[in-house]
Amino acid sequence: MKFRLATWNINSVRLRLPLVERFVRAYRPDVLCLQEIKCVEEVFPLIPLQALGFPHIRINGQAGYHGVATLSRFPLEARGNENFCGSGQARHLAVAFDGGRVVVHNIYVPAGGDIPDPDENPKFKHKLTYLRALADWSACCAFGDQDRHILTGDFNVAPLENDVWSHKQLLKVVSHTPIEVEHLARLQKSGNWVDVIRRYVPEDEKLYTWWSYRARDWQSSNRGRRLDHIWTTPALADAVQSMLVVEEARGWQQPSDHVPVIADFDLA
DNA sequence: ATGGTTGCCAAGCAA
Repeated sequence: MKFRLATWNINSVRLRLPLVERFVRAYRPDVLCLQEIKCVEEVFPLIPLQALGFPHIRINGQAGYHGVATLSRFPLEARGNENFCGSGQARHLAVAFDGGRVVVHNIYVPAGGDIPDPDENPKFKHKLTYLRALADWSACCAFGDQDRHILTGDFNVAPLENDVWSHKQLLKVVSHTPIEVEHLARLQKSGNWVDVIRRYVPEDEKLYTWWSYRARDWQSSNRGRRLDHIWTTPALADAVQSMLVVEEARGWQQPSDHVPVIADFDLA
């Protein structure tokens, strides 16, 4: 079985429905994980997205903030929404397809506010707590050699030096602080997760999936960060055939500040 | 060092 999986922090699915349509027509993902849909299920644009070729859609929505949805051409089985660390925010959605043989966890890790100090900034504390809860959950899953899980979404952490435009200048900027990177590393170890995107771009090369709205010209300043990730359990890692970071989407009309990230799988 | 933009929903918060 072959499938193309994409993840995209859409920053309001209702506002950017035309961009989702444009992306899907051009890149034809089979499974699309959206984050920051910023709406409840009742007002999610279900009909147009089904018409776009995704009859199977699961939503974990919230009014105004956060929220994730997973769209699929294949039938999906619900696998629950974890309420990591009990915040009550809609940040996780698990589904399975291929008769339950592939599980996709769509996550939106808290951004963490501006001050990188958990004692001063409750949002940063929440981010660290959330990442610890994810690691505990992942360790608890105790994935076996044959378990095919994908952990994808907006992790809001750029772990490697070349996942940001300037490692030195971002050491105290939330998303690239050593403590967040440590927390993400612990999560990665807890499930033996493989960062499949970085397999295609050497660690000494820059790779970004997000560019701030605040730059006058995102392209020329190119101060990006790699915040969006596709991780798999080892059983799936070698099934990945290629990947793509759809940088052009940052230049589309009224864009999200994140761009889609794609991985192509072939289950031999 | 600072301020820069965007979306929700109609003021200020979250990112």
